[in-house]
Amino acid sequence: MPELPEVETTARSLQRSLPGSKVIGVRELDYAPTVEPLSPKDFIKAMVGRQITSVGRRAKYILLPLDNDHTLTVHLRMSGRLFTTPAETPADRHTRLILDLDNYYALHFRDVRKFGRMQLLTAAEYAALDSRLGPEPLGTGFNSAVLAERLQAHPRARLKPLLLDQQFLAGLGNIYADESLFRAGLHPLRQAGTLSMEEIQRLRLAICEVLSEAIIAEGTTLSNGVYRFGQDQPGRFAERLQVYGHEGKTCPQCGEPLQRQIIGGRSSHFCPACQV
DNA sequence: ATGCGCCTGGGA
DNA sequence: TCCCAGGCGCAT
Repeated sequence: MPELPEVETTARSLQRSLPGSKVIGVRELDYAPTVEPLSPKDFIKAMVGRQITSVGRRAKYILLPLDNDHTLTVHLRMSGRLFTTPAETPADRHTRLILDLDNYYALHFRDVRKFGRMQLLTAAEYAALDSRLGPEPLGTGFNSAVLAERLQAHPRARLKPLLLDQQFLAGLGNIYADESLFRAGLHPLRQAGTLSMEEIQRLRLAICEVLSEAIIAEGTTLSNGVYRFGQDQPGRFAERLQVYGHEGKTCPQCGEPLQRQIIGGRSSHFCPACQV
């Protein structure tokens, strides 16, 4: 599913065709919740004629700043895809929205499960969103002191749900949270307040390394094939996963069978021997 | 802290 | 046919 590396890869794939383009039309907007709280009509009225000035990412949001100080934010949720095509490429049954551009490209938002959202935010609304999100794990401000401070703020919380909390840290989802905890040798049920400084440093490093490697591999495309970027390309990180989806297989570290357990309502994959 | 709803396709 | 996948907001 799209987590930070997949969203980053998707944003990068738009870098060539989007900046500087002007929206000349909106099509295929037949599922109104996609652009809530605006109505499709108001969304179209607000978008047509606007120029997309750049492409960015914050947490799991793709950011498309416009020339009027508004920002179009795109959240792919579970099954969304965002890509540009030559202007005449037809929609399919899962296309939720097409922005026609003045450079003979079109921006397609395709989303099988309809959870994804495109929101047009004022500068103040975007600032409010930004302030609700935790630090960027690959940003310069994220170091072990910051992580330690944030862990101390929730001493009784279990690590796994904490890593999934976007207010705690931005961008991790189920796959990379499990992989980070495995690399750090930390059990998903460990309470945040019990970590030593050395363990905190290990966790920070594990998170940064997993995310960086996954970005280089252009994300994780599982066998269900949901996530793809650009012109339908899969990411290559699935083969590098060490625990996610590997229940019952042997731990790559110690050979013990890997376990799966529901924690905080989500399946968690870990090695009961290596992760303490 | 936990559970549900939002959705759909794919697998058991 | 049922159930599961899970990001996120919301209710309990």
